[in-house]
Amino acid sequence: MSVRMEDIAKILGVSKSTVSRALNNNPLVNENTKKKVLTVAKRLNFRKNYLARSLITKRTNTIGIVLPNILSSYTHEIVYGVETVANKKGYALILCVSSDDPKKEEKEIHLLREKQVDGMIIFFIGESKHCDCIWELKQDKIPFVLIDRYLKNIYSDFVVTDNIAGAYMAVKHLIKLGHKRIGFIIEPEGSTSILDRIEGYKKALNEFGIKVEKELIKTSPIRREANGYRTMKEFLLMKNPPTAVFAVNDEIAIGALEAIEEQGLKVPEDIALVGYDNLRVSHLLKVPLTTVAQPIQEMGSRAAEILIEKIEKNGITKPQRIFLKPKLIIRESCGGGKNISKRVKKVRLLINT
Amino acid sequence: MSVRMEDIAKILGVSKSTVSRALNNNPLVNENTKKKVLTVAKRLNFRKNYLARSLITKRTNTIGIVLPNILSSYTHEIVYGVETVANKKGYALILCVSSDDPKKEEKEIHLLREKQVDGMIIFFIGESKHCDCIWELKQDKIPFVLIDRYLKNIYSDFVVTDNIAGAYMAVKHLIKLGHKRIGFIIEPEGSTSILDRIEGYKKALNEFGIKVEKELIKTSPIRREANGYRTMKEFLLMKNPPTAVFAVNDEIAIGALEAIEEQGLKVPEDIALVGYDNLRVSHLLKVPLTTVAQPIQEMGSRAAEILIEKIEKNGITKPQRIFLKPKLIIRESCGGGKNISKRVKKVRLLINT
DNA sequence: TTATATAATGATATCGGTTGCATATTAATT
DNA sequence: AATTAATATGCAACCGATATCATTATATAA
Repeated sequence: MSVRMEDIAKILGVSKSTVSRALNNNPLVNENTKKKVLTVAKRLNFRKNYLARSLITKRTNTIGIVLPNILSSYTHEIVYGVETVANKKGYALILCVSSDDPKKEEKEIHLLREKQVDGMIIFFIGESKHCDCIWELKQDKIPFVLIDRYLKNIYSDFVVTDNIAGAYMAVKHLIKLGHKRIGFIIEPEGSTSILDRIEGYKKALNEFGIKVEKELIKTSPIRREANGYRTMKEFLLMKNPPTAVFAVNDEIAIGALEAIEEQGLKVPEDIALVGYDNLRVSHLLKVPLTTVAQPIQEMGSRAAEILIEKIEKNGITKPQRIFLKPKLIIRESCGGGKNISKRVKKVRLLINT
Repeated sequence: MSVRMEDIAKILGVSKSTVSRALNNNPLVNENTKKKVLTVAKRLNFRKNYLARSLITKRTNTIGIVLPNILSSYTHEIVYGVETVANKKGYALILCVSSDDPKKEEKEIHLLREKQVDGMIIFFIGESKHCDCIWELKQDKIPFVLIDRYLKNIYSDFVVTDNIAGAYMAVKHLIKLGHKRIGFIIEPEGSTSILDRIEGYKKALNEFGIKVEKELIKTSPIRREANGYRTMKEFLLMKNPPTAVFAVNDEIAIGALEAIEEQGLKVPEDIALVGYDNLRVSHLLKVPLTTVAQPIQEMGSRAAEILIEKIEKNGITKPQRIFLKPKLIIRESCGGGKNISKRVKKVRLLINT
C-alpha cells in the first residue's frame, strides 16, 4: 500500500540498508546516492514508518500524560506546559484521561506502556496504598514524573507546588486582616495537595494562637464547578459563622461567592473569601478573587523537562523532588479588614431573618 | 529487557503462536493452556508491545488531533469532545499543536502519518491554496476530518458550525434593538469561519436595508486574549462611532469591553456588545456577555465519531459535511435598546473631551 | 478398522525498518 | 606492485508481535 524503503531501493537498484542510511543522514552513504534516494523519496511522497523504526530502536519519541480530567483549566494549563516542552524537545504527546477513576487510571498507564512511550507524566489520583502500577513503572525502569501530588511511600521524581506554604500564606493574610474564625472548604480526597493545604491552614492558625475548630473545616462533596455553593450555605447557617472563608480551590470559591451573594451578603464587606489556583477566570469575577497562584504551567513544563532528561540519560538521574513556590494574589475579596466585629453582627442578623 | 511472548512460551514449553492466541482470546486455544498462559503473563507482569502488533495489523488504535493552539478554551473544549469519544471507542489520542504556523502544522500532520495513526482530526489553519498535505491525506486514503473550518476546494469530511447563521443571528438581534451603525471586529485570517461570519453580518444588514460600511469592519491584529482592546479604542475615536459592536469572538469582546470601560463608557447603556463563542468566562464578566454559542464540544465529539466510523469502515463512507447550529445567548451586554439616538450623543460628548 | 472431521499446536513468513559484519571498490602509502 | 586504509554498499539477522499453512492428536462417522 504505502511506499516502503524497499520500494525506493528497488527503483534505484540499491539495498534497503542504503536507503535507510540515506534517509537517516548516515555519513556512510555517498553524497550522490543520498541525493538520489532523497529525490525518489520525495517524488513518491515517502513517509517513514515509525512503528518499525521504534520497534528496533526502542524509542518512540513519545511521552504520555495521565490526567484525572481535561475540562478544568487547571489540568488544561498543565497540558499546555507539558506540550510546549515536549514539542520543543521533539516528543509527541499522548493524552490520557482517567476521569477521576483509579481503575481507569491504571488502565491508561498500562496502555501507555503497551504503546511503548518513552516516559510518562502522571497526575496520580489513585490511593497511595494502591499504586501497584506506579511501583511497576519504577521496577521496570520506565521513566515517569508525578505531578501536582506526590506519593509519600514511593521515592520518585515529582513536581508539585508547596501547598503547605500556599495555604499558610492565604490564612495568614486573613489573620492579619483581623479574622479569627476562618472557615475552610476542602474536598474529600486524601491527596497530598489537600492534606498539605490543611497542614498549612493549621500552621497559620497555630502560629497566631488561634484554636483549630473542626466545625470550621467542611468538606465539599464532588469536584465540579461551583460546588462550594452548598458548603458555603452550610457555613452561613451556623450559629456562629466564620468571618472569612478559605476555599481549597477557586472553583469552590466561585460557588461560595454565589452562595454568599444569594444570601444577600457581600464579599468582602460581610465575609472575606480566599481561593486557591488563580484560575484565569478569577480576576474577572464580579468580586475579583484573592487567591493563591500556583505556577501550573511551570509545573507542567518542569515535569516534562525532568522526564525528558531522565529519558535521554537512560534513567540514571536520581529522583528530583520539586516543590514550586506559590504566590498570594491579593485582589478585592478580602477587603481592608476593618470592623470585623460589626460585620459579624450584621451577618447574624441577616441570617436569622 | 522486557517480557516477551516468547519468554512466556519458553517457560510453558509452547510456541509463541499459542501464547499470542491465548492472550488475544483466540478460540483456537485450549482453555487449559490459555489459563496457564494468562497466569504466567500475570506473574511476569507481561505487557504486549503494540508497536510490533500494529506493524502487522496496520492498526494503532490511535488518532491524532492537530490544533493551532491549546491555551484557548475553544480548542480546549474541542479536545474534550474528541477525547471523550475517542476514549469510549478505545482510541488513544495524540495531541499536536501547530502554534498558528502553517509549516509546523504540515510537520505535525506528517509526524502523525509516520506514527501511523489510524486517522486525524485537523483544525487546519494553513491557507486553502497551500494544503498539499491535506491533499496527500486524501490521495493516500488516510481518514481525516476537518474541524471548525473547511476547505472550499477539497471535498472532505468536516464538522463546523454554521457561521453565517450565527453572525446573522447576532447582527439581527442588534438591528432589532434599534442599532443601525454596527461595528464588526474581525481577525486577519482567510478562514471560512471568519469569512462566513462576515457573510452573515452582511446578510443581516442587507436584509434590513442597512448599507455595509467598510470603516465599520475593523481587523484586530493578533489572536490573543483581550486583543479587541486596541481595535475598540479605534472605534471609539471615530467621528461617528458605532452604537453597537459585534466581536468575531468572545476574547475580542472581552478586550473591547475593557476599552469601553476605560473610556468611561458603559455597556450596554452607551454601547451594545455581542461576542461569539460563549466561552465559559463570558457569563462571569462584570457585564455578562451576549454572545453566539457554538456547540464546541459537540463539534469535537461529532468529528471523532465520524472519523472513527470512517476508520472502522475502511474509509468507504462518503464525506460528511456537518454544519452544527449555533445559538444566540442573550445576556446583558446589549441592554433593552431604547433611546439609541440619545446615547449616541452622549458617547460623542464623552469622547471629544 | 479405516476414513474423516475437529481441535490444538507449531513452524515459518511477514510487517518495515535498523544494524553489525562481510565484501567490494577506490585511494593512499610504502 | 603490494599492502593498507578509507569509503560505499549489500547481506542477513533482528525487533516482537500476527497470521497462514502444515501437522499432530483426538473424536466421530462410516
